Amino acid sequence: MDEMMEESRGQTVSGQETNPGLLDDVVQVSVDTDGIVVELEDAEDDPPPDWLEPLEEDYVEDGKEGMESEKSTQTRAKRGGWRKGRRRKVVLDDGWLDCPDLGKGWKQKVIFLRTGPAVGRKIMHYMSPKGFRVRSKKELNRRVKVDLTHFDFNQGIFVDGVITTKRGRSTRSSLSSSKANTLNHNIIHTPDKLTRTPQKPHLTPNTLAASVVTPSPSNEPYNSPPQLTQVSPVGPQAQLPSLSPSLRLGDLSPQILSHFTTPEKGKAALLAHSWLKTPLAPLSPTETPERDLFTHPSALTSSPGFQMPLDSSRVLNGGNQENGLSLSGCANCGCKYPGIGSGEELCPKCTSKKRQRSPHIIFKKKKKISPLGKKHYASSLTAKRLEKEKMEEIKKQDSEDDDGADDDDQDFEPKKRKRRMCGQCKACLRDQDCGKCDFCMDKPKYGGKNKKRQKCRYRQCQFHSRLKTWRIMKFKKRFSLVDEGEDKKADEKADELEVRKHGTPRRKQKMKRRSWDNDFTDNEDDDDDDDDVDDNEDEDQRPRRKGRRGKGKKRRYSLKREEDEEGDEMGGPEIEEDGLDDPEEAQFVLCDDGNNVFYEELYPNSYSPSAQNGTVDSSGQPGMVESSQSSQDWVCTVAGFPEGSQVLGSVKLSSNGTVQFSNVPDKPAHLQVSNILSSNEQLSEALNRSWLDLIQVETTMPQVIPAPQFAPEPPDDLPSITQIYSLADIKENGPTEDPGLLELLSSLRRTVLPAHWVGVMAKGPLLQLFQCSKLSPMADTVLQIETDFYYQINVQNQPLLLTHPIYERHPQRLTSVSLVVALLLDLERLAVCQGYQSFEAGSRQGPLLCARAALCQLLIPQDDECCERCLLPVEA
DNA sequence: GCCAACGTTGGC
DNA sequence: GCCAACGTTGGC
Repeated sequence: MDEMMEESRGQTVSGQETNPGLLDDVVQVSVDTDGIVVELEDAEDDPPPDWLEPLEEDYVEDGKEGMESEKSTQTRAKRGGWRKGRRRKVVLDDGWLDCPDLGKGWKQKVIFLRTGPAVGRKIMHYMSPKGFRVRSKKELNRRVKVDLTHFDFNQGIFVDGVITTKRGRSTRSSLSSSKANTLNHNIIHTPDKLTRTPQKPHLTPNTLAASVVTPSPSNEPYNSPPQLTQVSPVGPQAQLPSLSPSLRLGDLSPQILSHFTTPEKGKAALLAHSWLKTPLAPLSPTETPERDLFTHPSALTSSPGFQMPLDSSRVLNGGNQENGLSLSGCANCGCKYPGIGSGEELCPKCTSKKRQRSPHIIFKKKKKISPLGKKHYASSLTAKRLEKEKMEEIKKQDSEDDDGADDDDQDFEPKKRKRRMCGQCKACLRDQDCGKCDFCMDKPKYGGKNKKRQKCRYRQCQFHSRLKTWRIMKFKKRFSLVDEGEDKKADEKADELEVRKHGTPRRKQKMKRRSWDNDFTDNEDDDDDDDDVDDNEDEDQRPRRKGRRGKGKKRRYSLKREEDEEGDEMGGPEIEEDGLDDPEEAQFVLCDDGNNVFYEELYPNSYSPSAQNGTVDSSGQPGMVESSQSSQDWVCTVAGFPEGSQVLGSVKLSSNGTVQFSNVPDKPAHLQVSNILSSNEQLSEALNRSWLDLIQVETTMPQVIPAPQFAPEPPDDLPSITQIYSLADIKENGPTEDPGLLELLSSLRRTVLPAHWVGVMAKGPLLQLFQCSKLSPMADTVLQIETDFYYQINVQNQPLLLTHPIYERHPQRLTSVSLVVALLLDLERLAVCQGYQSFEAGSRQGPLLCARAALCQLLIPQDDECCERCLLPVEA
């Protein structure tokens, strides 16, 4: 990354080396020279200047650099000024030590990561004689004339043998912290830098001796500037620990402890305990490195790069024991703790605290999201039981953490980074970056600064990004928000319930849920809800919102379910296998574009039967309610089929793991259900991976109206936020596309439409909304909205005559979501005329076909079977 | 709670 | 080692 950032900077900054004394302008290290010290010392009130002091002056002083940073500066200004703490700048003259190995004038500086999972991890920065900061070996190679083959960049020394590579690291939850803590040990006595200094003339580079002794951090305190020594934990009684038996070795020389302990445990806290608990005192400038080097063995052993001679090491360790130095006491709080000496530097309480500082580990790796995004359980009961067990485990763990009764470090398991890819959606199948979205523009290969480091918008998995859409829609259902005027509000509200778009799953589940509760309830004792799996009991006690059924608590839990789903774990009794609230209960449509089979998630347009019957709640909005029907009855509608795709059918992911596959009318025979698995290995594999079976059901899916094909140019007004969402199914504006219709479509897609209605763009341009449920009386009805918002209704490919009364009940132009919805609601009150039946000659056993009168009204009151005009032929 | 920033992982 | 991008942090 360093190299990458260097390259990136190199592209945008020129002439930097011609400005001696200036720092690299875009050096934004999230570290500080004595970072861990500061953190542990709670020195926020008086932080070292190198990581609190912005380099704005650099921008001012150097025009080019200022230009380069103009955008970021503006961004900062827009967000309210410079951030404190995280993007700290480093001033030039702070903590830099000579590094003559690289040449005259070169300086080096050890930086410890102050935050993040790798807190305490050491990185080395170099400063060229001209003041150019170098943070990668690659860059260093370009700038020095010395052969760096045997130069250990991180240690800042020349070494013999192989230099450790990054491959050796392990996961962040275990080894990373281990490394960090190992470094923490070191910086107890080397708070600032590892360096070869002129004070040690006997050391020579490129030798083993040099590698062993030269960078010894035991020297560093003495070479450190005074401000660095101020944070030394070493009190007056022991600047650097002597071998005085009155001193507890555990307090003063964690390095020694490191000989007895595993590197994984308690390292950072080990550092903390001595430095935090000891009064600050300037390190005596009179102490010589040599003296301490030989009086404090831990200084030797702690030296990065220092390899203790075998016999010396033995002597040192043995010496500790012989001197009877106590190792007891928690490394952090100092309490007596019997585990010390056997690898337990921290008492359980401190261990728990430490663990709380590195969240999102527990239970992290368990869950797997199937390719189709379905979490499967043998049954919902099983799921509930499992989730309840999880929650109990969590509670138990919390309890243990609170009383510090147990050290359960073994619960930490390496968290496997997962792919945010379903592997099947259009976005996942796209192999080319658009090169124009904000994420692409951030990439170094497109000239970006590599700050966002995210995948191209058009390659963001649609399934994952649609989780948010699902949330918004659910929220709108709850609040009966239909009109686009409410969209933003709903989005904002839904965002509050949103899963983390990326990154950490929210951990404040109780808080979130409580907040949610407060939104809906008045005097609810929500603290007692945690264990309440069955919410039916108190459901009736909850205030119910108008226009929806009393399922508030279930929804709440479902929200948490999604949160947990996204976060991979931490289920609990709140989780319910409610297909409607579970994004992974969504229907999907398997599509085949000729090359790939992929799925498109279906947007569920939940609409209550009461609403379908025209009921409107007191707010004036249609009564959007959550369907209480089983998933078998839950029909979703289709949105945004890609150009050229062929809908193979809809896939319903029900709790029993089966799939409903509904044929598309007129689908080729070889794609019928009975043959589809054998004819499409990809589909078969996808279903197998998802533990799904293919079942034919009697459902009609609409023919896909191909969306207009446009060049994959991203919209100009791409958001600048890092929020992860997919643009893969967003059709960019084309020359023949109407912005107004697109906007209306966009609003419609953010709105919960009456059930089974879906809007798509078609050539014309034409915005089409069709009813895709055979169960609906409006089956095969299409509402077409043209460029100027004039509309036409087609029923079974026949235009509804303009003399139809429905046209009189609605304005000529559908210019808003509310107007569209009103029309759809009106349509839902009607039914399609069944026409009259024609029978085979001589037999009335089986109707051969249905026919309509020439002037069939097409849409009729639901109580009628056919229109008056179709009635006539039958009678005739 | 959002999200810019970036440390870090894991594939290659 | 490079690089894509996942996952985390902390200021706002």
